Amino acid sequence: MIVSTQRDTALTRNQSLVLEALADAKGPLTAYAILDQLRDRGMRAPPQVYRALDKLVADGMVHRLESINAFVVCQLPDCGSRETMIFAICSDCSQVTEIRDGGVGDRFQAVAEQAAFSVHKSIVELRGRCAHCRAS
Amino acid sequence: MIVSTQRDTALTRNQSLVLEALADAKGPLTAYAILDQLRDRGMRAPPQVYRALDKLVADGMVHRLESINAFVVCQLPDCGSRETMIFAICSDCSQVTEIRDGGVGDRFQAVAEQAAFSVHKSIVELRGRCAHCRAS
DNA sequence: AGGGACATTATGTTATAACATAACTTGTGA
DNA sequence: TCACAAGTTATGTTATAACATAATGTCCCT
Repeated sequence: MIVSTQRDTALTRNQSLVLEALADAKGPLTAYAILDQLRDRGMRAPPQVYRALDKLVADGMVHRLESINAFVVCQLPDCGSRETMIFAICSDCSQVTEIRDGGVGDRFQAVAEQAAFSVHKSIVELRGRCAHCRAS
Repeated sequence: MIVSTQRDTALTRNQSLVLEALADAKGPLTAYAILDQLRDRGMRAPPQVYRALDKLVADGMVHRLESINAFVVCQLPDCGSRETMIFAICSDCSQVTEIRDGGVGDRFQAVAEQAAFSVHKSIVELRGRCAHCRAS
């Protein structure tokens, strides 16, 4: 159930700044971390950041990680926001790997159907350790 | 009124109060909602609630719903906290259905292995509508 | 045994950190 | 002038740090 996604409108200045901050970051950032980074480029208050994030998330360019209240730039091409994605979040370094897996979405549908539940959005976040942190 | 647990020591007074509040609730409650409910029984401040919740969650008697910052009493028997559970959260009435599905956990393991990621805990929350809300 | 010293655990309390949005104002371009 | 993006102020909501006190257990000494 891929619902597409990328709106055609250009990004506003704030949206571009926020997206850039997330793209430059090594891992996920909280809204307030983004705000701090962008203060010297004119960002002054939380609503500005949250509004930009709303748009970027709606367009699927950024994902919100519910379990850590943070945001990460989308790592995969053609990532509609409604698709089932798996986020593997390293508990040590907090880096995130984004995984697309249709099978999981199908399984959710099946399981939900048993419970007479209709799924609109799936949140899947795996906490653990990435290869790099396990090695060190 | 001590409610016995899977494996652990009896609950303290605060833990019992919090568990009782969640068990009586129709759906998930936030920590502050619990606090409000229990003020007249001696609960005064957030840390008391959060500490009780920490213990109940650690013992698997209560689950935290990351995507709505709320807590719900465990609905299934023998629910070890480390097992992969799926929570179906109705966007209309906020009621939660807890689903155990080993297949999903296996799939996560397989998928994570591809990414050289070792999973310690899975968070799966489905947002959608329950049968009752769809019917009405 | 009984009592004191100490450790441990639970609780209470204050304050504040961290995350998010409501509500209103101002600017700007079609 | 209308609509909408952006700015601004204030506030709401969620969570924890830091410190103080109470309750309980346990060990040792006499």
